[in-house]
Amino acid sequence: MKIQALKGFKDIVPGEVELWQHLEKVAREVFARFHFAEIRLPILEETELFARSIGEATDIVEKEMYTFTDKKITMRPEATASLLRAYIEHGLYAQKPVQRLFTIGPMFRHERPQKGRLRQFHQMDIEVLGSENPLVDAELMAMGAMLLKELGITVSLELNSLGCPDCRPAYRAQLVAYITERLQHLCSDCKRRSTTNPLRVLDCKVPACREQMAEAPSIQDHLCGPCRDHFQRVQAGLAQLDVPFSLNKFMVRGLDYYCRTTFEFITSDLGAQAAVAAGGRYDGLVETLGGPKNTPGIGFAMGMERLVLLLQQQQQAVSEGPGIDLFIAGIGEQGVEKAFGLAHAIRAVRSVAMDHDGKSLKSQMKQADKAGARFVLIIGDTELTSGLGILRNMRTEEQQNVELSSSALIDCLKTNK
RNA sequence: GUGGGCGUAGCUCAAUUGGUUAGAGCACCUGGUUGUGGCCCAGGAGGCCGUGGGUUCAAGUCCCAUCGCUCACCCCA
Repeated sequence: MKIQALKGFKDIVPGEVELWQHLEKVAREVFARFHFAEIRLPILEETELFARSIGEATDIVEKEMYTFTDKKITMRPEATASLLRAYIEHGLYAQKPVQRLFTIGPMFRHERPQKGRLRQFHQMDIEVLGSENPLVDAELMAMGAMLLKELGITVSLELNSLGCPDCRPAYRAQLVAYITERLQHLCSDCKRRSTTNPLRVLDCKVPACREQMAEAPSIQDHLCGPCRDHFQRVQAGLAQLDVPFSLNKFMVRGLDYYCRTTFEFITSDLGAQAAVAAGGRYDGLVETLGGPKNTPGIGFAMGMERLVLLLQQQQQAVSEGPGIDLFIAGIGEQGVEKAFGLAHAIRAVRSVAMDHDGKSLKSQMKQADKAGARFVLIIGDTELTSGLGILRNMRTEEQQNVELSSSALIDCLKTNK
C-alpha cells in the first residue's frame, strides 16, 4: 500500500512553484505600494475564536473545521479571525489609529474537494482596521483590481451592501415574507434555506428559483440613511479611481460578521468556483472578539489556487527560471574532485551545478544544457596538468582557457555575460 | 453528506465483437562522436492494466465490491 497525499492536499512541485512565487512577488509589491504591512500568524487557534467570529451555526464551524477536540484547538479555516485576534492581543489599535495588514498562508477546511477548492488551500488576506471611511472600501477594491490586472488576470468586480444591524432585520423580514409566498415554487434546498439562511435563497443557482427571486426586494432599496450614504460614497470612490464594477443585489455572505460593503472578483473560467477574491466590511467583529468598541474593519481574501489556475489557463506564462550561471564538468575522479572544490568556492557569488557521479562529458553537457547553464567549465586530465580549464559559453559556443582557481573563474564569469 | 465521470509506463494517451509476448509520443539512460549540449539516427530501461472477488477455454476489455482521482450539489473566502 503506497502512501500518498491526503485527499484535498496537494504538493506544489518544481515547474509549478514558479507560478506561486511570481504570484506572491507581484502581490507583495502591490501591497507595499498601498502601504500594507505583513503579519504572520499561527495556523492553530483556539476553536472558540472561530466559533465566535464565523458563527456557531455555520457549516464551517459545525462540520468543516479540522479540530483537535480533546485540546479544543482548530486549524484556521480562514485568516480574518486570527488576524483580528493578533490585532487585539498586541494592542495594534493603540499604535496607529488605522492598521493596514496582510497575511499569506494556508487555510484548512474539511470539505469535499473540487476544482479550485482544496482542503488545504492558500489565501492572501488583506485587512484595514480602524476606519469606516468608504474611501477605504473603494481603495481596497482598487488595489485588488490593480493586482489582478498586473497578474494579467481578467475578472469582473461585483458590489453589494448588506446593510447593518439597524436596517438589515427589517429587510430580512420583508425578504422572508416574499420567499414564504413563493415557497412551493422553490427548490428543496431553498425551502430549507428560507428558515436557516434566507439571504442565501437570493443566490441559488436553480433557474426556477432565480426566476422566482428576480423581483425579490433588494437590500439596496432598504438601507438606512447612514448605510445608503456609505454605499453611495463607495461607488463614487470606485468611479473616481476608474475601477469598473457592477451592482449585484443577489450577492450575499455566508459568514455572520459582514455588514455594509460586500464584494467579489468574479471569473467565468473556473467552473463552479467563480470568486477569485471576496470580502467585505465587518464593523462589529473586533468588538465581538473582545477588542475595543466601535472598531470598524474591512478586508478581503484572494484564493491563490484559483489565481494560479487562471495564470496557467490564461497563458500568463512566467518565464523559465534564470538557469544556472555555471556548470562544472569534471572528468575522472581527479576532475570531479577539482570540480567539487571549485563549485563550492564559486557558489559564494554565483550559482553552480555539477555532476558528482563521474558521468561522461557528453552526459554532463546535456545536464548543463538542461540546467540552463550559461557557462560550462570542463576539467579533465589535460586541464589538471596545465592548470587551465576550458570555459565554454553555451550560447555563443566560444571556448577559452581559464586558470583553475576560484578567483580567476569568478572574474571571468563577471566580465563575460 | 449526495450525484455523475474516470483509474493502463514518470506524464499524455492507445489496445477491434473478450483472443498469442499490453503499445505510442514526451521524458529518462546508452551509443552513433577516445573529451563537448540542442537537431537527427539506433538501441535500452521502465507496467501487480488501482485492489479484491466473480463469469469464461480465455479478462486491460464483461459483472460485483472496494479504494483512489475528478467534476458538480450542499456549503463557502
